[in-house]
Amino acid sequence: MDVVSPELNILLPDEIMDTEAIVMDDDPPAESPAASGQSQPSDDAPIPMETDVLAVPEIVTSTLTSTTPKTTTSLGGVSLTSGGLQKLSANHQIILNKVASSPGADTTRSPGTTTITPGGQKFMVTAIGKSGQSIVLQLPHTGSKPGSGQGEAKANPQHFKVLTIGGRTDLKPVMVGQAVSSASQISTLQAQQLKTVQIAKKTQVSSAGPIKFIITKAVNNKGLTAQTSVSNVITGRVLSTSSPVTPPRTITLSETLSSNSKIAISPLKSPSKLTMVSVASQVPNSPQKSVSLPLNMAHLGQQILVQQSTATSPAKVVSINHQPMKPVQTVTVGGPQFKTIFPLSTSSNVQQIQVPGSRFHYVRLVTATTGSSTGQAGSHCTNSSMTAKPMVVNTAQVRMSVPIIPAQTMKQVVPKPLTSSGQVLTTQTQQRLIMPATPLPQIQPNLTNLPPGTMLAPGSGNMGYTVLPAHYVTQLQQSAYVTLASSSGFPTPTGIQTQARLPLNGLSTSDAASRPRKPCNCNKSQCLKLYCDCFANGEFCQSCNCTNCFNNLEHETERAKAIKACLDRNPEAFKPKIGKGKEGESDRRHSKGCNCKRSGCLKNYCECYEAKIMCSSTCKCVGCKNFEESPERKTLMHLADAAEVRVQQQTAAKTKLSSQISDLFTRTTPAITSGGGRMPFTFVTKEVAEATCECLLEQAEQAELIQQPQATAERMILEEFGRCLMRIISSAGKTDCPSINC
DNA sequence: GAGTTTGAAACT
DNA sequence: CAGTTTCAAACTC
Repeated sequence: MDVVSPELNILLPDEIMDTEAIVMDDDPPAESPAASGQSQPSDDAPIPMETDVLAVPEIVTSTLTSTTPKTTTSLGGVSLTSGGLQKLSANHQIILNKVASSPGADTTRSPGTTTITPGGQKFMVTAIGKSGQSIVLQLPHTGSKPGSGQGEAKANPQHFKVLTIGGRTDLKPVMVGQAVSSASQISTLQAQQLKTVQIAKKTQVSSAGPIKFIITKAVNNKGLTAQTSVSNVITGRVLSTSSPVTPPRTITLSETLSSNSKIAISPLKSPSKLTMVSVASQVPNSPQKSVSLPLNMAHLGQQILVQQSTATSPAKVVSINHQPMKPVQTVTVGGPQFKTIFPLSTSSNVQQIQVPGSRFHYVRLVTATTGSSTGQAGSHCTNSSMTAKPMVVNTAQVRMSVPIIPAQTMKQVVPKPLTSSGQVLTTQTQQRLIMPATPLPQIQPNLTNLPPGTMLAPGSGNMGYTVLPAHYVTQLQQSAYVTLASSSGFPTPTGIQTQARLPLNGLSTSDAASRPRKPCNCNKSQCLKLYCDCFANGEFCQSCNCTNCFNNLEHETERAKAIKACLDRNPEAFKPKIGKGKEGESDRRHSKGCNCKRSGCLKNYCECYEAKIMCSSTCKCVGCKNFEESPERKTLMHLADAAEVRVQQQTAAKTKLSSQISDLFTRTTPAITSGGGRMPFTFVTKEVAEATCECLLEQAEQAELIQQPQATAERMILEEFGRCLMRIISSAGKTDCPSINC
């Protein structure tokens, strides 16, 4: 089973990739108690997760044992017991059930079974859960890669998927090699690739507190190397290639304790890389509830795709055991085999999680209701294609963190405290479509008021999915923000802000958040065509000048259809056109290349030039001048540089002038108030001017009386004026109302 | 601000 | 796949 695409896992942030508590089991057959028993060197695995701090993280291996399925960990004075790992070889399920499972737990499954997929894939599941909690990893047979049969599992290099579920309270950088090393102690295979899927449940002092599940690593059942994985990540395509005979893979995480749970799921990219996450929160002593989420999160372009579970293309299902199981409507996006969905529970919130240094945006789906809604599965829409795949959305509080876009230009936002009960605009449990995200999501102020769960706004019609631009998630995040490093439960505002204000990708929160996005001016496309930059970037139109805009939540259905149409035409329509190579590097090129004819590729008409990259061999441009040695390009660049320098100089000059003016006022203000050295307008009052004029007229009259020549008279007047000025100046600093006496 | 140019997207 | 049309951004005046 591929929980997370290995390619993308490589790019996952260390915070997520970190797995201090990793259980490795080379090839523990489910039927081999001895092997499983060998693979549990430690029973307690307090997995440091996020903000919590654990002194000594330990590896929990008891989940792989069939004889002693119980795993107990103590964190913060809270003892957690993880159930045994159960395997359903028929459908390749891995079930982690606590010994003290809840009454609703599946008792038909023998605890303590390890998990090995037929394709040789393994799930390393560490569980530090609460009593009664069950975790089910259900793996499809898609792994049925050639030569990946179960019988060959030991002979071939295998990919391990380590799923850690525990009370890790702090995410510390842990090298994968460490995990491998730890695994080697209990593993007989040394050449296995290790990918970790971490579901870290955060222990809480209070049993009702939130629990976080983070799945960070997935195993590549193709045995892809890290290098190949990276390349696939760049391609950004996620294709689900589940064979018709491949049974669905499901991961079911059941939490007996009602609490917040979040899951960080790295996107999937490669075919047959499927992400299924099921998280169910359950109230103690309540019937076990589960949520089955056919969640195939793929990184398609900038999308999260969920493969539809059909007879011909088995879906990889994130299922949370729920009673009763109900089918869930899905929406096919990007081809018949793909479903772009984002299943949400009845009352869910979407929160964007930003991890410093991460190239991904993480979206956390959070049920709005903190309390457990026992037996409340919400409404479920039935899709003919999904009838065979029952899906029950947990109404309990569940959090899922899903990286949805590459954070090439990751934006940070200042989060706001998450309310414990987010506003939910929809009352139906519907799968939602996470739509193409934008490389640079913008915060749209007019949506910042949307409370948590707004992404579930009505208007989806019969479509069970919400098209959710990443920027919109960001917007939601402003209202409801949960950080990966947040402590258990809803994070406190202080903690949130501290987390959010961390510089990210060189962008401060304010910088990234304040960056305006150019509004579109679409008129005829309804902003539902790729003509519209907003739509093409996976953003809602906000503060645009468009007319008849359908690129908003109010037209969710139309928008979803438009997205589907675009993906039908071009599955990579929402994929970034510019490669992810670092700026200035040769690999940063236009994916399709331009087709310029007249602009010489030296105007913004050219997408290459607009992206500040040079045209490449993929371009079909005519008369291209946008190449390295192009004199025109160099000239243009020089002009641009010169212009930039000019602008900078002008800016500096303006700044300096403003500073000087400000300084002048600063220095003169005290004089004004004190009366000494006041500005002229403060003491050359009307009265003073009139007095001065009278003095001058008086002087003129005297000159006439003594019959002085005009020149002498003028001189006398000027001299008098000089005396007046001297008196004005001398009196300015003495009294508020200087007197002028001739 | 109106009109033109341009090239990507959409369409046939 | 190629040619044409549509569209909105870029550009010019």
